[in-house]
Amino acid sequence: MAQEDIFKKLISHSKEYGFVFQSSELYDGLSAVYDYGQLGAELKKNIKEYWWNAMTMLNENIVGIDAAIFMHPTVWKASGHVDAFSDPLVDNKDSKKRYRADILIEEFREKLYAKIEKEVTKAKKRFGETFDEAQFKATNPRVLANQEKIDALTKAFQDALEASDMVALKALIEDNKINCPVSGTCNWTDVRQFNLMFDTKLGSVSEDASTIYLRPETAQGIFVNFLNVQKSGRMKLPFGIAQIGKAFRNEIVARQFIFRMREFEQMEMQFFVRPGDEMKWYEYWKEKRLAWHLALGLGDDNYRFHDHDKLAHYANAAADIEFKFPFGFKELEGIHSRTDFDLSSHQEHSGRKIQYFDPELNKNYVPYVVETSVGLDRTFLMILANSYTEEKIDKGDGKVDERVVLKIPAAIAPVKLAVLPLVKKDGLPDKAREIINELKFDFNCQYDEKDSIGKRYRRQDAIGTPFCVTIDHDSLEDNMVTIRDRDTMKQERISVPQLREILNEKVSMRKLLEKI
RNA sequence: GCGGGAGUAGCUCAGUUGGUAGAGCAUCAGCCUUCCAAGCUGAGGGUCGCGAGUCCGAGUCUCGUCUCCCGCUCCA
Repeated sequence: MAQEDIFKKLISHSKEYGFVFQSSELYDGLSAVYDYGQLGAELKKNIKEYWWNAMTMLNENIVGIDAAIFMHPTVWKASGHVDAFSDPLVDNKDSKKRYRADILIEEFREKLYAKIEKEVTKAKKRFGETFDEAQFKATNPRVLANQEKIDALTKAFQDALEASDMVALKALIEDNKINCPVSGTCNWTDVRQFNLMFDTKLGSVSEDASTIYLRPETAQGIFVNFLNVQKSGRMKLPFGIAQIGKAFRNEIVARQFIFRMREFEQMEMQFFVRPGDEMKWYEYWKEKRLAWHLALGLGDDNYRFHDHDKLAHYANAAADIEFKFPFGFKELEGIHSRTDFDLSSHQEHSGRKIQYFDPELNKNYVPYVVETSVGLDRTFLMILANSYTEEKIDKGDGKVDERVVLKIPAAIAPVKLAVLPLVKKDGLPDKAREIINELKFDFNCQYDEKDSIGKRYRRQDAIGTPFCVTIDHDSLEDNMVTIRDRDTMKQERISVPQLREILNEKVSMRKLLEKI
């Protein structure tokens, strides 16, 4: 079956069984916003726990925080988001292509420069040795005309950008007859400002209210708390600060189910190191993070690294861990060497010293940072997409049956155990309840007595419950139950005390953590 | 924002030349008691996305509008 079909089925399966719902579906939904349902919330919680424990419990030099979504507006100036996260966009009405207005103008300016260079090259050829480039540029009428054009354009361009004057930007495009590379026409829509950050007002009285942003990434909450954590926790380099939290981006296009949402959750760790050591730690965390993913057992071939050639303004090395989603290999996690960009920038903007005294080197410096940042929702989608399986079962009498199973790694499955009385009388339900009451403190259990046993197995398969136990009449006598494995469908007769041992063994998160 | 597709029960869909909504599955109750779904009986559930228009009469025709999905532009 085509991957796209699987993806569609996965989406409706998620809805049907209560993993993911469209936000505000009652009101026709809200684009690129989703809610997690009763099982989705459990799965998500388990993923978070796996990550959080892998970071904070397994590493004594990593601690976790939970910073607020609202932050001081200057944080986003310091981080570069105010400048870099807002784009003026314009559409060509003929080709239907969309462009960044500022880039169109930049490219046009490059062309003007190229014209000047062409004149210079031509002149060089003509005059040979005696050519004086500066003299030529200062006197040649064609060069001067172009230079004048460039100067005027540059000034108008800068003014327009500073004032966020979209009308002026459009005028620049039209006045200079900048054409669409595809259609070749100058038939443009108005230039509109797209800011990737959501803003809101802090303070209820409008005159006193100031504009603040919903954080577009969680990292800054860690950076601004660097000194707090380092000092109060007596942390010594190298050490890390981990955080799980929501971030918000007003994406122009946000699609592919929960892969790209406007409101999403990140699991992020910033690791602070001595300058010069960053590449060592960058490599270390690349491997560690991959190991975390591989431990889930979703197939080693489904992962790959993608090293960035073009680096963001803050980074000196960056790689993605990509996963083979139903729509292709896509970014799941980023590992970035962020240098001292963020801490230095906050130092500048706040006017406070953000440094670490290194007793070994006997000096103060701004630490370098290696970041690991994984999308929680993407991890969720990865697990769901990888778990979704349609199986054919040979019933023996020539008939073929089909079942849909979510082969979610047992340790993070939303429901760990279903307890099913074979019939709903003769005291079997009571026995089932008794078992649940004993196990429910440690495991998420579900009780079901409706319909035939086979149907109940299928329902548990569909939500990824790793184990079912069935209570029959003998169970009342010998305290034995039948345990059934989700993946193999094999059944085994065990005693109730054994049940707890098996669950402890098979469903424990420790199994995963030990592999990292 | 542009282009294309779609919107009828929880889900999948049917609905004739316009005559006030149906099926299967699911849900619930009861019966049956069965170790890998689809036994029997009954019940609940829909302003046909929303709003106008044409018509005696609109799920169906016309217009508008909203939302979702796909493609394009963007992506730290």
